[in-house]
Amino acid sequence: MTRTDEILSAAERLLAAHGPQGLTMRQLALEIGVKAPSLYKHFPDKAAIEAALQERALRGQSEALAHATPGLAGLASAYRAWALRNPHLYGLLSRQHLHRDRLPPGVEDAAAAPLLRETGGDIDRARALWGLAHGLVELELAGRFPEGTDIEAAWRAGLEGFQRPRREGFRT
Amino acid sequence: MTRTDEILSAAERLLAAHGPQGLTMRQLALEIGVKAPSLYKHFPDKAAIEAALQERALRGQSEALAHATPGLAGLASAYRAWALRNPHLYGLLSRQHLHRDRLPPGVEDAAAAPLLRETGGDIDRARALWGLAHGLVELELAGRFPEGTDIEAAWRAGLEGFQRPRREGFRT
DNA sequence: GTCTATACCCGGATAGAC
DNA sequence: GTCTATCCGGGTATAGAC
Repeated sequence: MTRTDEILSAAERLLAAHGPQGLTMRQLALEIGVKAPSLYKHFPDKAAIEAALQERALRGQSEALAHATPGLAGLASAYRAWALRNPHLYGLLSRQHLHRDRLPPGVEDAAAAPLLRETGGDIDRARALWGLAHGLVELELAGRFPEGTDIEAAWRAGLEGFQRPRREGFRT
Repeated sequence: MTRTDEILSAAERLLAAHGPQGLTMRQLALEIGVKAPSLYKHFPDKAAIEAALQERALRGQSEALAHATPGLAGLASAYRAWALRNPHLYGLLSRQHLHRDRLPPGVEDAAAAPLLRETGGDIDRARALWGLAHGLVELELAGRFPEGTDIEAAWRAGLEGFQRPRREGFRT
C-alpha cells in the first residue's frame, strides 16, 4: 500500500467515525503517525483529498448497485443499504460540492447506470427514481422521520409508482 | 421591530446571501451595526439563533404549500419553487440538525399536512411523496443533474406514480 | 519526504467596565 | 444592553532545515 493510499484510507476512516468536521489535515496526519505538513507532499491541498474520496465513494456505490438483487426492490434496497452503511461517504457525494473536474470520466455515469437500466432506459423515470431514493435516504439519515416510522413501508409505497407497465396497454 | 427580530432578519439575509458558512456571530453583529458579544444578550448561543431560523423556515414553507394550486402538480411545483427560492433556508432544515427541542410543537406537522392531505391520508405514500420531492430538490440544488437536464420532466415522471387510483378498483 | 516552527485567519464565547 | 479586551481553540497552508 502506497503512502497515498494510506492517507486516503485513513481519511475514509476518519470521515466514517467523526463526520466531515472530523476530517482535518491535522487529525489525518495524526491518524497515520505523521505531521500535518507532510501531507502536502502527497496532495496539493485538502480539496484533492476530498475529490479522491468522492471517487472512491462513487466506485463503492456503483459496485453495490451492480451487485444488487435483480429487480426494482432489490436495487432500492441496495441503494439504501449502502447509504446507511456509509452515511458520511454518501454525504460527501450529495452535501459537498462534487469535484467533477478532478474526477475520472465515466465514474459518475457508472453509478447511475443501474437505475437507468431499471427504468428501461427512460431517463426521466430514472432521475425520478434517483430522486425518490436519494430523498428517502437523506430524510432517514437526517433523522427527519419520527421515532418508530415504518420507513420500509414508505419505500414500498414510493416504488409502487415505478412498477411496470406505466403507460396502459404498453408492454415489454 | 424588536432587536431580537432584527437579529433574526439579518441572520436570514446573511444565510441567503452567503450560505451557512457566512452566518457567523461576528458577521451577524456587523450586519446590524453592533459588536458580537452584544448578541449574547438576546440569544444564549448560536444554536438558539439557528433554531429560531428553522422555525421561520418551517412556517414559510408551510404557508407556501398551503397556498399552492390544488392538486398534486400544484403542490409539487410549490414545494420546488419555495426550495429554489430559499435554498439555504431549505438546507437549514435538511442538512443541519433539526433543533426539535427548541421548536414550538406543531410547526413540523403543519408543514407536512398538505402532503398528507394530497395522498388522502395515506401516511406511507405521503412520506414517499416527501422523499421524491426532497430528493429531486436536493439533487437540483447540489448541481447533480447535468447541464440542460429537463428537470420538470423528471418531476412529471415521478409524480405519475402518485396519481390516483393506486390500487385497482379502489375509488374515493 | 519528513521534520519544526510558524504565519495567518477564523470561529464561539466570556469578563467586567460603563 | 452595549462596549473593549481577551481567551481559547481550531483550521489550511508555507518556509526552510535535514
